[in-house]
Amino acid sequence: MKRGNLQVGISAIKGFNDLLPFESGLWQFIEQTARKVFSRYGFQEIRVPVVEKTELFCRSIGDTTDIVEKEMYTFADKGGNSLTLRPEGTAGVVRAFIEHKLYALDSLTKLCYMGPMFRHERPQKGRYRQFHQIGVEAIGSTDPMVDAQVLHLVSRLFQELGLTEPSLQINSLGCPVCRPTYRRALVNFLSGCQDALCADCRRRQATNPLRVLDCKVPGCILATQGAPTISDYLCPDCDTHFSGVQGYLNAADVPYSLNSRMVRGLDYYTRTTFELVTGLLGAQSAVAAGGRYDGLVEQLGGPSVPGIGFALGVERVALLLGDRSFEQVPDLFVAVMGDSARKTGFRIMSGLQDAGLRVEADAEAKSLKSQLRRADKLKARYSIVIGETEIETNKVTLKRMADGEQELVSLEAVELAAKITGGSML
RNA sequence: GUGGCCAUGGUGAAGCGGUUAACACUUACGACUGUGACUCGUACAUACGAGGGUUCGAUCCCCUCUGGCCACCCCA
Repeated sequence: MKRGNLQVGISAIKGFNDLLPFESGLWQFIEQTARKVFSRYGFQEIRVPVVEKTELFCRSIGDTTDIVEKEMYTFADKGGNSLTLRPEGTAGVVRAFIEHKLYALDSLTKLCYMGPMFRHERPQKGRYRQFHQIGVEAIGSTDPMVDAQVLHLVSRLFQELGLTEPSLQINSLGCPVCRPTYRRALVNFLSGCQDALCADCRRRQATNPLRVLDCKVPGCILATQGAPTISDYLCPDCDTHFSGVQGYLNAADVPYSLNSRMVRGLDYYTRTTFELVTGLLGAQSAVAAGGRYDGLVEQLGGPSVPGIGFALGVERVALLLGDRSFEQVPDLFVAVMGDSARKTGFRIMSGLQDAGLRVEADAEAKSLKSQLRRADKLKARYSIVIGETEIETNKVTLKRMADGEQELVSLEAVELAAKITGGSML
């Protein structure tokens, strides 16, 4: 089947990928590690729809963000409602939190989720139109300890994934009280050095001035060297909160660095924001990111409840983890010769599978050689050959594939299982 | 949405305006008719992304389209 030739076959759409058998083990490792770590912190899984009313995302993410303006998969359903494929996870989780009044159950709700997100962007390394996020949301408290707990969790999760390279960077974006002041100061500063800025940044100056601090153009980095820093403009509450977070991080030896130029793309972020950044993924440096969203729940029609969360990009983590192999090899391969042996072999195989062993056989009646060749290819730990002799004597040779050592054992599932799992062979 | 690079079999890849599209791997079968790995043999692209053009002739030249990769914007 050739791609791009509709007459020959249909291919997946741009930016939508298949996860093939030889890579799914890696994803399962990521997901299992996340579940394991999350449960230690008391986060429970929530599963929300992949499609929501468009309005939910407009109101949460922000009408003027790139995500809402040009990246959403939006369509009308048959009833004329405007729906969209979720571009991120927090909005839907918060919607469910409000809709089911989870705030009435506990003062702090800790949720986690994993699943596909959709953004109509041009695909590139580490960026796809359907991508997957694993995230958590802790809703109900402004206490800096909650921030620190989420950050500790993130840091721990990456450790357990075996990734030490991505480094944790944190910042505080302030709140609706102090951010406007800072923004004004920044705009003021930028208008003084307009000529030194790139075209994009001159545009950003009006649309999203904080973004200028994040520009990669050397001229802009130089020009904004003396720009006002958000930390100098935090109101007393935000300042106390941010130093509180750092105090907890220090107390628990969570490694991090301050990045006062870090900006987040979604409108709902307040105060603590953070990213796990890496230099190994080309332009996609953020492997995980998140922050506090103290006004979001109320903004979406819920009670005035603060929250904080983060999400990691599964594809990006998978890229960092690389070619690590997670293949599952069979414990035993059953080769057979002759029709009656096929039945016996099937009986043995089934019995061992019932006992919890991974057992393979060749589905087709092939030569013994090709059956064993398959055993080798599958990297089976042991193999047996069942023929007339074995059936007559009720004994079979159990062969350890790694070194060819053999032992005669009785042709019964229980005995074979004991030999294989016990590892007591020879 | 914008830009750069690219497009040969299941995979990695050579190749030249003109009838064998190299090599390697993978896969299948066999040499070993009751024992895998090593070795050896055989088989596997009417076909070089699609469409059009130039030419006596194009996989190799030109155009369009489609697709891929990477980057910008933005983001996990």
